[in-house]
Amino acid sequence: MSVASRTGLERSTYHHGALREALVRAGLDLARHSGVEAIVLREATRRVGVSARAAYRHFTDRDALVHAVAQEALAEMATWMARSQRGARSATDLLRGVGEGYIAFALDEPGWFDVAVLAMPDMLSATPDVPNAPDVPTALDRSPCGMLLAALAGLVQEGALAPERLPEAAVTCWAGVHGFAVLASRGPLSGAPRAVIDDYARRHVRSLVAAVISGR
Amino acid sequence: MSVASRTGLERSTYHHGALREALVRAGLDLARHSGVEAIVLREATRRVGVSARAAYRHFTDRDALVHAVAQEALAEMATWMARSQRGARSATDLLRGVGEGYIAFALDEPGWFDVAVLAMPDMLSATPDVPNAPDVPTALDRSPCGMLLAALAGLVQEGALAPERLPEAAVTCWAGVHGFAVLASRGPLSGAPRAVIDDYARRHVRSLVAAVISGR
DNA sequence: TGTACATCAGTGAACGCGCGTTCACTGATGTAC
DNA sequence: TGTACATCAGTGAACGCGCGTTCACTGATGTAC
Repeated sequence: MSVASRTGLERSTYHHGALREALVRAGLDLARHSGVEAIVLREATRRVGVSARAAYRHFTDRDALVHAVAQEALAEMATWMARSQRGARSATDLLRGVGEGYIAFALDEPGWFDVAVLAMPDMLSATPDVPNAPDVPTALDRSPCGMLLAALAGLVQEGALAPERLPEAAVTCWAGVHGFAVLASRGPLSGAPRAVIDDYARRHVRSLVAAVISGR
Repeated sequence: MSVASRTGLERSTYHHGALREALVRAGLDLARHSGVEAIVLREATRRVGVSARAAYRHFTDRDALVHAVAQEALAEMATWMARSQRGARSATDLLRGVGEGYIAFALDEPGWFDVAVLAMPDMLSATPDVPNAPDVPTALDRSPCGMLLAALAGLVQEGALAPERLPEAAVTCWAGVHGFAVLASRGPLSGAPRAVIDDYARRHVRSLVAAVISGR
């Protein structure tokens, strides 16, 4: 009885064909419930129905697998955020969507959130010091950081935010939203009923948006 | 040759006398550089010069040791925050001290910060829904959460904050400061030079305090 | 169209590691009489 | 003041576990001629 049939994952060919992708998907499944720690290389290969050694054909070590999973989790997060931006009619709406999507993802997928943080790019290098000609928000950068910067750039275009305040506004928003997400999904707020948390989240995001717009 | 002498930690008596405290201290040393993961029960006993089994005389399992270490880290954090409040002349100053101390601790002692988070109390149960008679800030509760609430209660007394806004203000402050601390000590801001981070931190805390006072 | 052969993607058994935890035990301490 | 004995705080060897990683290997694939 082969490993594949023991695990219920039949594989007709000796060559898997898309082992790398399959391992990343297995890693996502593992991470989903308990975060980074749960990404266990051997278990991922087991689930795919392949020997442990096979993983090393596609990843130099466990860390490489973890990082590939993190990239995928980050993309999933961006998808959530885009969804919560739907119907937005202004840069303000877009910014609110960014914040609410970020928090919703952390609450509904805490394991993936845990992993996604690993793949978040260095922020200050992504933030132009003085964005002279901010682009129209596009789907170009579908990462949480890119979406935040795009929404803020939209505010600049609308004249609601002074260009030189953009970096500081980015830090304010990201910190405020990330802190809430962490406290509510794994920290000292996580004991509260979900409805209460959602209520706080909504108000928290609104006050962040207001703070950015008023140029505080 | 005894375990104690092999490790260079001489112990004159068979009975240690204060093994529990010694293990917690060893746990703090371990956590300091790499956070919770680094708290390894066996290594703690090795450092104290005692058999691994001896730890179970004082802790039911590793988790109990970790939690004891977390309590200690939290107390250390409160000490830092109190230090950064020194010379405060108003509730506003106290609040600023809370935020700056919180962030400074996370930046200078990231390992301890990582652990301290585990011991942070449930926030909403600590926040009175409507603080009818806010106490004068005392040294009674020397935990980060208690110090934040005390500073906010001071603002209420000064008339700078409506009592019914206190819970929301607490969430705003904690989330804003915690998020910055995480992003700057382990996250996407951690690549920036320390001077830049400090500058952002100062401005970030100021804008949080201003947002709370203006009742946004 | 068929065959030789390099290349690639897997196998499966084994390794060492260090952990948390448990075993039956022994040395030190303090209290009753 | 001395002795018996319960109690407490340690010992040290061992266990099983599952991990990441490496070994020498074999089965499948595709390309040159």
